Order: sequence, then structure tokens, then C-alpha cells
Amino acid sequence: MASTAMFAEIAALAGDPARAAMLHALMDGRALTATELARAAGITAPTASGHLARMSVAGLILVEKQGRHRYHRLASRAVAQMMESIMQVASRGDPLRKPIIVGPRDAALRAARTCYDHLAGRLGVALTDALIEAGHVELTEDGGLMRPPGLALLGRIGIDVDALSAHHAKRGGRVLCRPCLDWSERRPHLAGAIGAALCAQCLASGWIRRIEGTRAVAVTPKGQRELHSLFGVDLG
Amino acid sequence: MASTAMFAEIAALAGDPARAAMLHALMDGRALTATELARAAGITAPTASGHLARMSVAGLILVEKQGRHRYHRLASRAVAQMMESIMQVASRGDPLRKPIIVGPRDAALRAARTCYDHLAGRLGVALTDALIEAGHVELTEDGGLMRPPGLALLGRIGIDVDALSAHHAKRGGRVLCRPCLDWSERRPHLAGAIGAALCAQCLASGWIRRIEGTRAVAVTPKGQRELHSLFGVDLG
DNA sequence: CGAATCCTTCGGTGCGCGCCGAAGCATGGC
DNA sequence: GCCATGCTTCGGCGCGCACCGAAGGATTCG
Repeated sequence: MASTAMFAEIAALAGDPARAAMLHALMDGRALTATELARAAGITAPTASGHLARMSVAGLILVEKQGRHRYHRLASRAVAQMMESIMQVASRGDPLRKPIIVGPRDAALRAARTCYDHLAGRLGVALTDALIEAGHVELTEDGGLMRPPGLALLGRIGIDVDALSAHHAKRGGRVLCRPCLDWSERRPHLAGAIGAALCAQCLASGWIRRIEGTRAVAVTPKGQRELHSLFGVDLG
Repeated sequence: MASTAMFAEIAALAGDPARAAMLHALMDGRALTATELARAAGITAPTASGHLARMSVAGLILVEKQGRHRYHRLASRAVAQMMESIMQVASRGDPLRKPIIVGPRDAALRAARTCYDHLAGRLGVALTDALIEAGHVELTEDGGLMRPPGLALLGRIGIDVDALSAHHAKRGGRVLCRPCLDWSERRPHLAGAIGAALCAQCLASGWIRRIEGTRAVAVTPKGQRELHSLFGVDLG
């Protein structure tokens, strides 16, 4: 069957350490230049160029040239979701790796980071737990569901709920979403359209800000206050 | 970061054509012997043995020795879901390949097949469409939701609905499920716990039967009658 | 127009690993 | 006990590809 060859090609592209590092660097959803990606993967520019060209023709990434820079980003949510699912298998096979102290960069990553378009890490899990606790959202391994009070809350912080539900099943005010198993916390957090909207709003409101050169984000003082008063989130 | 290496290792394992073929052969959820898998991949037994050993230690497959046979199967739903997501990316990058006539084996696959634990192909999509049409289920790209009438219908054909919802969010009779984008039909079909239960029941009731040596299934005459009268499914 | 930056294409090197055939252990049947 | 079957380990071959350095477009800046 021809589709098996295509499958193997995609998986093989993701299976090279250098390319995997580049894809991981793109998992925050932003577009990076070739040199930035080369540095992230620890290889020289020529090597990175070849990798990026191959991933581009395979449809894993999109390239946009802007002046003398070429910005690369993940081609689609499908690619991000593929990476999530591979990470999930990879972390499971990993026999409970010792929770070593791994330097401040990893500490920040574990505390709060973006997972393509939504929040992960302790922040993502805590926020999700708070929403579940309040009965605003239901999550299973198969899917998720946001109930009317939760949608009202989202509307109150400035999220266009109608736009959210335009392309998502909405009957009786509910909107479906998706769980994403957290790599560091081993617990599900909120993904899908709702997770993406929530993350975008947190950034837009200045509740969190990106940390340069990594997928980690930092919760601002204002963010701590608002997340606590609105959602009851308390970050240890 | 160490997790990147683990990620690349898993993806690389799936990225070899021979291993990919073996994993695909296991996507029907059953356990196969090493020789069967070697034949499926078109390689000799020694080569297959090495591949299987590597995939086993990596946690992609589980091995169970039974007499002089060693049965291999996918290690978890997470692995199956990983493969689904890779297939999705692979079929998308594929620039609308010409729908060649590809022999009877592929024709059967397109008509009806299993996708690890649920139904896919024209049958899977038609069944899903019928359930959506009747208002029994709602599906989006992020998740799915089965409504009380749908659950009642499942109960009527012998599915233990209580067991289904035991580990799945159930409030007001709804149960969450998961969509799976179909490789051949390019449309979503029902997956998750509900999709798995439905597939199992179709097999148990003799509505469909497996076709030897492939993931394809055939709809029995009895199955055609029942699927039509219960769900309104009409297979062209 | 240079000069600097970003990125690519081009050769050439070397390691990795996928592959097989032959031989070595198991297990089951007779 | 013997042979047959299923699977593994071992040794060796060869292709593929990741990698780099050097050189060549492309684009912006002074």
C-alpha cells in the first residue's frame, strides 16, 4: 500500500534528532528563522537548510520569506497534534525518569509553557483542574465539554464565545474541546479551540508573557491576581 | 532537553518502512506472530526479529510468548492514536493523489476496515453520518458527544452503556467520544470508547467479519439489514 | 556601489543501520 | 529420542544520509 510509504516518510522526518529539535522549537506556535532553528538543533546553517527544505516539501512546516529572513512555522494543527501524540508515547515508554533538578530553564518549562497553541505545565494543569472543580468543564481521555457557566466566564474575560462555537458543536450552550496529556505533569490539560482561545487571551491580557528563546511562559503579578480571583487558581 | 531524544527515537522507530508496515499490520488490534509480521513487511525473519525487539523495549509493542509462537500487538491506545495522527499528516501532505484503481484488496479496505479498535472506511463514515443525522451524536475536530437517544440505541443492541460511561464524563446521559479523520474518505468517523464498543458489538453480532490477512472487514447480509433498520445506513 | 547578513547549493567524508545467510536455542509433535 | 517449526543471535556487506566547509545567490544597509 502506498500510504505506508508516506507514513514512514513523515515519521522518519520527525525521527531525526536535529529535525526533532527544530520541530520542538516550533511547538510554541511562532515562526522562527533558519539560523535560530539551526542553533536550537545544534547544527550548522547548511545542514539545517537541508532539513528545513525536506520538511517543507513534506508539508510539516510552512516557510514565509520576509526580506532576507525566512520564517518557518508548523504547517498545521495536525502536525502539532501528531507531535503531541508522539511525545505522549515517548514519555510513557520512559520508565519514570528520575525527576532530576535540570536547571532553571527546565524548571520554568515545567512551571508554565505553551503547547503549540494552548497552555501546559503546572499552570495549564492547575487551570484545567480549577475549571473542572468548578463544574465548568468535563474532560475524559476521549474529549472534553465546556458547560454554559464556563462559557459565560470566558465571555466575561473577553473571549468571543460565539466565534468559538461557530465551527464547534454547540447545543444548549456547550462547546466541545480536547484534552492533551501533559508531558511533565502526566495529567490532562485543556487543548482544542477553547484551550487556544484561553491561552491567547492570557497573553493578550498580560497575565502571562513569553520567556525569550523557549516555550516557557511567566505568570505576571497581574496574572496571578486575576487567575486566582476568576478561576481560583493558586500556583505553588 | 532529554525528552527530545526520546521523541526522536520513537518517531525514528515508526519511520522505517519495514517497521511502519509491521505497525500498520497491527493496527487492527490483534496480535500477530513474528513471521506473519515479517511477511507483511516483506523482510526475512532475522531482520523482523531485530525490529520487533527494538520496538518492544521502546514500548511500542507488547510481546506475549505462547508455546513456540511469540504474539506481538500494539502496546497501548496511545500508540494507535500516535499512528492515526501521523497518518493524518501523511495523507494531508499527499497532494490529492489520484484515486487509482488499486486492486480488490484496497477496494475492500476503502469499503470497510478497522482502525485499531473502531470502524473506518466508507462503513465507518456512513455509520457516523447516520448517527449525526439522527441527532444521536455531535462531532467536531476537537471532540465528540453522544446524546441520550444515541446511548439508548446502543443499549438496545447490547452495549453496556453504564460500563462505557463509568470512566467517561456522563452527566445527563451524555458520554464523550473522539473523532478520527479517515485516511481514505477524508472525513471524520467515530472513535474513542464509543467507537470501540460499537465495532466490538458489530463483530460480536456477526454484522461484520474480518477478512483474513488484512484490516478490511466485510458487512454480512444480516449486518446490512440491521445497520439499515437500526441506523438507516445504506452502503452504496 | 560595496559590505554585511541570511540562506542556499555543492562536494566529500564517515558513521549508522537495514538487510541477509548461516548457525544456534527453544518448543512441540511423533 | 528424533525431526520440524518458530525465533533469535552473529558476522559482514552496502546503501543512505546527516554533517561540515567552502563557495555562490539574495536582500538590506550604508
